[in-house]
Amino acid sequence: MAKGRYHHGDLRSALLDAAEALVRERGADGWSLREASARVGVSPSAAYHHFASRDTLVRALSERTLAWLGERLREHCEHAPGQAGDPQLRLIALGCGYVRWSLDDPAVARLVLRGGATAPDSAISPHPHDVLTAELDRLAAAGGLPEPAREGAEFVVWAALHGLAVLLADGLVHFDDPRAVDLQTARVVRTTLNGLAQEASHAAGRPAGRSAHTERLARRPRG
Amino acid sequence: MAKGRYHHGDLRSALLDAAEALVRERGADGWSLREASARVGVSPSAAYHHFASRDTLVRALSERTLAWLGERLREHCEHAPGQAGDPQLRLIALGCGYVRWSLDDPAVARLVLRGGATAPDSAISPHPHDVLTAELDRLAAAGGLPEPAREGAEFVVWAALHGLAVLLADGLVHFDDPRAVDLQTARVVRTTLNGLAQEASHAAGRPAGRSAHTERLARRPRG
DNA sequence: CTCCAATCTGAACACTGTTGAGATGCTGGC
DNA sequence: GCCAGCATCTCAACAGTGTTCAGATTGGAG
Repeated sequence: MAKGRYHHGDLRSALLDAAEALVRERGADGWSLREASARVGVSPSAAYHHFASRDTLVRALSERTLAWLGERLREHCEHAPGQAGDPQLRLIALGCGYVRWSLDDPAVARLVLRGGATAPDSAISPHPHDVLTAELDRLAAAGGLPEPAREGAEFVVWAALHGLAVLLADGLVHFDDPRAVDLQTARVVRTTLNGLAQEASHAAGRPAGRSAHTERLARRPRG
Repeated sequence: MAKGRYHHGDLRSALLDAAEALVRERGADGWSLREASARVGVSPSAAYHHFASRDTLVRALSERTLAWLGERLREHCEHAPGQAGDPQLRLIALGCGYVRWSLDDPAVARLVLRGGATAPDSAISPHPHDVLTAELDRLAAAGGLPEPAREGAEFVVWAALHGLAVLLADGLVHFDDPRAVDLQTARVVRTTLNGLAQEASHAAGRPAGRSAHTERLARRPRG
């Protein structure tokens, strides 16, 4: 449809779609701007009226994907099992959503996760990181995470989850049974949360490293 | 030196050195095979007598770097503070070494860490992952990690550490004070180990997800 | 000294991201 | 209806890329 039209209509998102498909077919790096343009039926230079460079295209795709993922993770939390939204189960659901995504769509996940700093001014909403922060707040409010352990906790949990997702997307780790992924993810989340809680109870007796020193989360300067 | 010689001597490692330098100067992707060849003073096609493709060069550099890192991490463990080699302090030292490296040499770290599966037949020795495994064994032997939690524990710790390193190398997270990095790393390691230990004590009462389900670590098929 | 295998060169191929000058077609004012 | 203006797209070109291959150059074994 819209064949032969000189003006495409919505070339910008058509290019994003084509790039996304190409990433899935040929891997995060196995495609070119020219190819995406050709697939949409447009000359290579047309793309430059919508993206300053190939890299800009990639970043735009990353941001679109991250926003979509954030939305989905939020839903995952809502539909978590357990009675009356147990905060820990919600967090496990979040973790499983994140890790599952990196496994179900590994090529796109690689592109997005490596992506280096997403443009600092980008307003990804809701950013997956924000969803995590909100869930940790909920857990803390429910008494599941002692106050002294709350500060910087998102950093610890995020690192563990991110590490898991990256290892899986990069194929450095592999599970034969897909259900094992959920179990392992749940284990990582539970372990991390338990560790954070226990750390707090030991805090008084420990001389150093008692509180978080996260100074700036570059991705979320406004947070 | 060795100017004008038709035969270079050790072109292979000279190319690796040039590539490493270029990665540091221009980022993980901001260089070309041709550039590396030119810097060594050799025609582009000469490189193809030592590496099947540019990608092979990159992988070789990754492997060389990983082996170097493994060695260094091992030393880090040996020189850990604390009396008589406290296993937990050794693990913290390992973690700090890993994370510190990704921060001190971020461009190379990005190249290596993203790297996708390193060639399955590659004999990186000692692989950082093996060093971690050995340290966890030592901790378990010293009674610092209950038996039921030992299985698959390297996977949990590795994910957390890897996540931390990746976040820092990618610049998604930033610390103004370099000493804060060590504190955060120590916190992540301690949290993870504590969580693993506690998980074991709860294990009897929990219905599911009691034991690890790591089925295959793709990187270390022999492990 | 001679020959061989390893090593490197030179020129070419198809392809890439990117640019700038010009063609095309939609849109709003007359 | 028509025409100007403008965003959008095309065409042709540039420099640079990874990669290949026939042939030149060499150090070392016989």
